[in-house]
Amino acid sequence: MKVTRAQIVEGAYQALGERGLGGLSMRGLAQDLGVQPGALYYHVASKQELLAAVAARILDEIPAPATDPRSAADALRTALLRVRDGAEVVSFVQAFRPEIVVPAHELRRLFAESFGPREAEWAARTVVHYVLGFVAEEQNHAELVRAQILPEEPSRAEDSSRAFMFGIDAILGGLEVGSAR
Amino acid sequence: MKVTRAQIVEGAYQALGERGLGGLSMRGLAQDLGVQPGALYYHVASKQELLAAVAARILDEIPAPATDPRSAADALRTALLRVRDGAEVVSFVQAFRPEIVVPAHELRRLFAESFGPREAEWAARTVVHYVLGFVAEEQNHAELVRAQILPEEPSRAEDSSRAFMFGIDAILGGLEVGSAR
DNA sequence: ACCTGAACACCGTTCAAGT
DNA sequence: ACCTGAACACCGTTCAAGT
Repeated sequence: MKVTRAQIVEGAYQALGERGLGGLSMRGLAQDLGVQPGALYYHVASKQELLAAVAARILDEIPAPATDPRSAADALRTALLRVRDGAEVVSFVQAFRPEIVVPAHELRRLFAESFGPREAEWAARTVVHYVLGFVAEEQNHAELVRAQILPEEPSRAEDSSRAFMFGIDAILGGLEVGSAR
Repeated sequence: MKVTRAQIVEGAYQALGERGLGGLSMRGLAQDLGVQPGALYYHVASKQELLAAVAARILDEIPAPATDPRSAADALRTALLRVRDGAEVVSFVQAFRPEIVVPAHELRRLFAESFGPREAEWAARTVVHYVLGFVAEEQNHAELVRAQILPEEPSRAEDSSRAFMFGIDAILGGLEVGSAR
């Protein structure tokens, strides 16, 4: 059996959607691809490196470069929600490969219009931390519902979107005030 | 050899400080305590449950109930920074035992003075997400420096505090505007 | 160039049996 | 009541050897 790096990354992305981050193992992935575990290490340096590629794949779902911070935050949330544990994977990768989190650069660029470079960086990080934290909680809740540890709440999705927007508007409002000062 | 639940929790907290979350295993902890791994499971249901107790232990370092959101956020950050990977542990636990994250209740209580219950909850979550996300990044960076993957930057600590305050002030400023509306 | 087979050094958890 | 011994079902990673 032969595999390419692209197949491994795509397989990992699929497996993430089907089994979640806790169910994503190199051995399981090898079995999905009809190959021995060791074969993966010819194409990929480590599980960490593979997760970095999966994070890039998740963020690739964002359609176009954003024109304002509010829609950048919204597009990021949407991309993260497309795959199970998406926020956790991106958070993990952000720790050691921050350059992969492209929306952070875009936010910095957008904020550079009203801030100095230092403040633009801080503002972008504030927004990214909020979005990653918010969506991680959303998805962790979903995992617990799936595991039947928590009951399902039908109105949750709509509430979540309103709560998300409440926070984003507060943050962006506060940043605007700060930049005007 | 005999162990109590309190000793296990304290041992886990110590081990976290010394080896980080990645180095904290039930087997290693058992060895530290001079006991077989299975013995731990007489006192503790699972590693998850133990981590929940460790998270409570981390948050116990917060001295007194806060009087305003800004100092609540600051006290939370300080407690998280006291132990390696503190933010990651609390984030993890928040997912399945949110009631353990006491600062979140306090923030909700403080925001209830200017918001309805729904908005107070959202406001509290916004602040908690930001603090956890910010400190997690700080500590992950520290882990990478420790592993000599990233170089040490001497001015980092002071910069971090300023960046943290920049974000907190923006969020709280934005929330104030929202509540006045 | 790419993969297999097999091993190394780990995990969390369970549970009969011992004291 | 509390612990040991031993097992079960896993991990990520490495690497000689094969094709």
